[in-house]
Amino acid sequence: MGRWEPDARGRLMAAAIELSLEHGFEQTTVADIAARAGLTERTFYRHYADKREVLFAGPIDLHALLAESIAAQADSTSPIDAVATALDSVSGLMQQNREGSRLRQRVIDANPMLRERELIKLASLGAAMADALRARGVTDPTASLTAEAGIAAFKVGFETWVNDATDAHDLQHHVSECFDRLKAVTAGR
Amino acid sequence: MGRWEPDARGRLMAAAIELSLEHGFEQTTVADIAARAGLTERTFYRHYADKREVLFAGPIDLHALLAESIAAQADSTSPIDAVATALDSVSGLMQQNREGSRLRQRVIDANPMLRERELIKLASLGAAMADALRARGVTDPTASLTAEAGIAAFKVGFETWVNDATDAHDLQHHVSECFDRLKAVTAGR
DNA sequence: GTGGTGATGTCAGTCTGTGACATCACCACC
DNA sequence: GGTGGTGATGTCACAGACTGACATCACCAC
Repeated sequence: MGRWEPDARGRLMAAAIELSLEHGFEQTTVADIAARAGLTERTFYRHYADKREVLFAGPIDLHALLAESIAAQADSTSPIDAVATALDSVSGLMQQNREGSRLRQRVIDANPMLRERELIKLASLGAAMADALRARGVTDPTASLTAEAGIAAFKVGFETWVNDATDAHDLQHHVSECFDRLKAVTAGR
Repeated sequence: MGRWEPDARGRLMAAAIELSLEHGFEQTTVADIAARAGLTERTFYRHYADKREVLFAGPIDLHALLAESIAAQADSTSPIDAVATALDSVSGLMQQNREGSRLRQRVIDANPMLRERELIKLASLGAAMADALRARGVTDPTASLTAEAGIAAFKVGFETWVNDATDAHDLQHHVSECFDRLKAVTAGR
């Protein structure tokens, strides 16, 4: 793997996951990751802003996807349904790589610093959805609350999905079920 | 401020907030903070696990407070109401220091790393509430979703509270209002 | 084949965080 | 009033995360 092999970013990400699964994320140094990818530490930081980011920078822009999905829906659609639909399309993309998600999640769950990064990524997606809702005239705090509620449903649904050893249902099903439960819960049931 | 002045922790926290307001959190080094508190960098790390923690380690154990509040409520109380009541008591404590909260929040909002830490602290409080709900027989994913929904309401309510220049309402009012909005939102309104 | 361009390498440096050990103030006990 | 224990603090050395400045390399257009 020489200096000019293609897809340096992808190699770095793969190396980071491999090494973290083997020895843990903390025990893996950036120099280790770069070396396995055939690169140097300095080059790692040209591709990723910091060590944790290598596990979170996916190929698709979920912010844009969510924003466009919400913007595209009929004006008559309620905010919560718009959010549910947007997250459903994201779920559709994610579940194409269930095993990859499981490996990645195993690394993240084992490290508090990575959990922090995961939470701010989710919060950032929530902020994008809240913006999209405001753009269609939903006022605050309703816009923020709807987005946050959606993120909560997605988070819990995703967790159930990666931990479900039976593979009985897909991510969309789990998230959709969480939306239903959330509606029941806030109704006092 | 010599070596054995009392309340080293409090001095470090005050120094951190002061310096962060003056020059920004990033620009402030741990050595700077320790020096203003009349201590050394090494001693800072004996009181706080890392640089960010100095802004988040409060004197009261909110986890225990939330757990006890939820456990103390009547069995007939619905999960969402139990969570709302628990967060109401936390709000009661917080609003005794509105100006302090505003200064602290100004520092946090200006720094993404601090926002990360804030989110994991909130998530941790949510996990404590979910545990308390499970202890009273609420099953998953309802327990997790209820706790997450409560955190969402608290988060948005808190934000409104610190940014409300009129001081017209207290934190409890804002959070309670967010719970009501949340119920309306998930009902499709 | 020449020059420009973007990706990579090299090097030096700051800051965060930690282990090991020394020092200091205070307190209990004789 | 000395003496030893205890906990908080200081000192030192060091690994690892990041960054700025500059050099080098592969490739492509002309």
